[in-house]
Amino acid sequence: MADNAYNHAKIEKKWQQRWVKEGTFTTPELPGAKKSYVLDMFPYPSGEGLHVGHPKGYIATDVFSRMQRMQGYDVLHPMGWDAFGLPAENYAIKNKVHPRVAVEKNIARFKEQLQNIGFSYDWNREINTTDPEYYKWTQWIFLQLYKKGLAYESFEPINWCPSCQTGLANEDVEQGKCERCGSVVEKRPMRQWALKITEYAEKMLAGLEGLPWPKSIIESQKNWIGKSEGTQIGFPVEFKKEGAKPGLIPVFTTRPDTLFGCTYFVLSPEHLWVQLAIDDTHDVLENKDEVRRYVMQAAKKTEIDRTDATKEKTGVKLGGVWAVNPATGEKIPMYVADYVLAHYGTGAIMAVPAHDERDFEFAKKYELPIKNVVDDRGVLIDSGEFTGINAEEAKKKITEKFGKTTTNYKLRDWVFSRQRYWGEPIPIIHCEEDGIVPVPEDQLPVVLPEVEHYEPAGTGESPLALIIDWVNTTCPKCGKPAKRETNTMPQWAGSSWYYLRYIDPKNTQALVSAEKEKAWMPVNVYVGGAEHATRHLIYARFWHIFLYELGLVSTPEPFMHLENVGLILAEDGRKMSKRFGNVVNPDDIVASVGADTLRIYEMFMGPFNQTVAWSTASMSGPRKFIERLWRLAQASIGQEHDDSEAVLFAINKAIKKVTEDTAAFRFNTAISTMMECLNVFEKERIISRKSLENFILLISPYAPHVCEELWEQLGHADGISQASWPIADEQYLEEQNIIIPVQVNGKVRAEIAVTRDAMQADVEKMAMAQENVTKFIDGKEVRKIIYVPNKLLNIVC
RNA sequence: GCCCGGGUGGCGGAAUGGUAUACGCGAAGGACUUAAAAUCCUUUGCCAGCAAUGGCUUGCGGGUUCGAGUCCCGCCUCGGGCACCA
Repeated sequence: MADNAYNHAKIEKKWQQRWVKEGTFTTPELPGAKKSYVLDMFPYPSGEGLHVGHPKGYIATDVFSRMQRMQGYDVLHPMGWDAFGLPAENYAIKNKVHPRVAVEKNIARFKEQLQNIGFSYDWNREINTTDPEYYKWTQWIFLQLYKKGLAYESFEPINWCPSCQTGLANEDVEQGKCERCGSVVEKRPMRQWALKITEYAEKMLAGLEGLPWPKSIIESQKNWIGKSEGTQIGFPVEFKKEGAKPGLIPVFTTRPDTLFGCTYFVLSPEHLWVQLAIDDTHDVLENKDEVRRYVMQAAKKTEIDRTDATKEKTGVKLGGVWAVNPATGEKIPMYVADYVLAHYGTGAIMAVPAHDERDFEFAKKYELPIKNVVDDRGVLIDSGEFTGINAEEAKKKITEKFGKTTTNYKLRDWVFSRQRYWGEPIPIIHCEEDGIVPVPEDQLPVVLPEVEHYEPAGTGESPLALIIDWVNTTCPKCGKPAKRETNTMPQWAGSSWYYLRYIDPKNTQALVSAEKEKAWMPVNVYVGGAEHATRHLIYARFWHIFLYELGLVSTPEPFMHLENVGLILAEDGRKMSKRFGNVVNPDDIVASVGADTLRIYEMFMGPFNQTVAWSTASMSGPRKFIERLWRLAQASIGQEHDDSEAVLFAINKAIKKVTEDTAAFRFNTAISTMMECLNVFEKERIISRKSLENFILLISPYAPHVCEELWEQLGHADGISQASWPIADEQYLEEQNIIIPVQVNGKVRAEIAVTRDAMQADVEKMAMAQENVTKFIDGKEVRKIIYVPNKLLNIVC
């Protein structure tokens, strides 16, 4: 027996080596009749290595993949590295190494940590977004976007992180701060590349319908896209100054029914009309200097100050000019105020202080008239011909007469350039003669050049701008000297299509072979953190829909089923972080209790998508579970034994429940079912070979190493992953002798043993024979008896 | 403010409208041992009781139902997303 003690270190190493040697998890190029693409959001190989929270999602997909393979699926289950971007670059700068060197080292560490946990990844398909053979295609997709007019140079003020020294996309800003480093973001007018994601707002919204994703992610995306239907109404503008030509400024409103209550008009400081009115060539404003000062002040404010609703609203009245309420014909004052956002709607609003809190606040401060036009029943008052109509109806009628319906989105175009070194160079050449010229596709990839210093240039330009040899090139069109684009792409570029690369990782001729793409896509199950709801998952869907329209992919959506992995907190309830010194390294856990225990523990902690705190003490349960399985197997192997009814019921119930729960990502209940099953087995001391084999098969996706070992001990030459997944035998699932509760008025008073599908009359007779039942009925009239066959009996009196 | 998701023992949590507290951790007692570890057995929601048993209990207050953790209405509270978005 001593020789046969469970030695996790020895067993786990043995099987991990064998899987590699035998290529156990090599995926076929093309799947057979049943395919499944099971994908993890690939990690960012940071310098800190993995902590025990990272593998949770990977364990889940691994368990799922292993079960599906045994169920006869060809499973594509790959892993790779999202290695471009700021963290790698900042790490490299801090540690004074080249980002490439740092990334290589980090990847090696990550990979070793992952392999220690025994994942069934097909490492032949490993990808790395910083590999020129990979980012060649990232650049290629950019060129396709450019060709379709979806990539463009823009000069509008963008979010600028003063610490990271780069522009940021809207999605990279959280509450006015850089999502990476927490610095307060500034507005900076600068040249940049942007992608017209806004053109896909409607398609991305439509694609969400019926997608089997968590509700919260769908809601987040809808929120982010922020569709809002309303009305555009033009307001005439007139001047005091003789000879100045009147104009028309459109506003967007979702409350056209309140048009008669519009008592003033507001433009955002960035509004083109304002910008023109304060420039030197125009002379219509009586207080031009004052307005100019206000506009400049507003421009200096950070995004936080600009959008803080609690701050007192400010504005300046425009002198010598007024707007006309098209409904009432009244002249109303015009203001410039920074509570009106430039980038939403038309950047101008019709202010209705009676029915809008912000307008009300502003009107109070500047003593503007407040005119109520909708009463408390929602019926229009004081609104000319529309008086007496209810608001919903009035919205339509007023829109018909004074404006037109329009749709607005909160979504803004994707600022796609970064002024940093460690990213894909944007494949564009600037020629004095021909302007913007895309790099010809046969010249891709535009390789990131070697540099001495990869720190930001400090000028708001990428460090690539300093490499004169690289910047200077010739125009592909006219052959004259020209300059390369020196901005790089954001971190999200490479991850927006990586799932396609796994399908065809070595392809040098095309993004992905059409045959393979059609065979493997879409991703069947995609697992990752909920924090990607409005970044990666938005960008990837955008690119995918675009590629679908080009006919390069066969499905309109890339990811079918999506599961969010819940965070693992440290034992102290805080996030695991080097800073708090509370990080648990999976290597240590694997060394002390084994990968199988770690895997079962992480799946058993609680519902998969829920945040839970790590507990080293709680790992003893899963560890003991494996040891008990081991001992039961040692006792049972080689013995002849007939199982009791209880054992047959337990194992078949487990087969059914574990199969269902694993498929539905309810790993915690799958494991508790297996524990219950083992508890039943142990009462018998030994079990039949058949039941033992079924049980080992069931656990094998969760604890593959120990199950391989036991499978081998049972005399199987082939590995357990080649075995077939067990199917429950229904005949054992129907217990013949059942104990049901007897209730009196809904309270349990007794339990009686009945045979399966016993007649109600017989059950009633037995119930009435129970002293504790009659005691509670005594003296009362039985009014009703509810009998749920094989479940319960309830006597009402 | 708006939109999602939660609130169940000492702890993590389980429960198609049908015995609430499965499974695991922790704790207490016992067996084995010179002793410890490991293992095994027993107990473990709260209150009363020697016990049989009874009463109470799923954030709070109502409701529907023979029966509610689960469904409906109104609150409280925690977590997450969005937010001067007109």
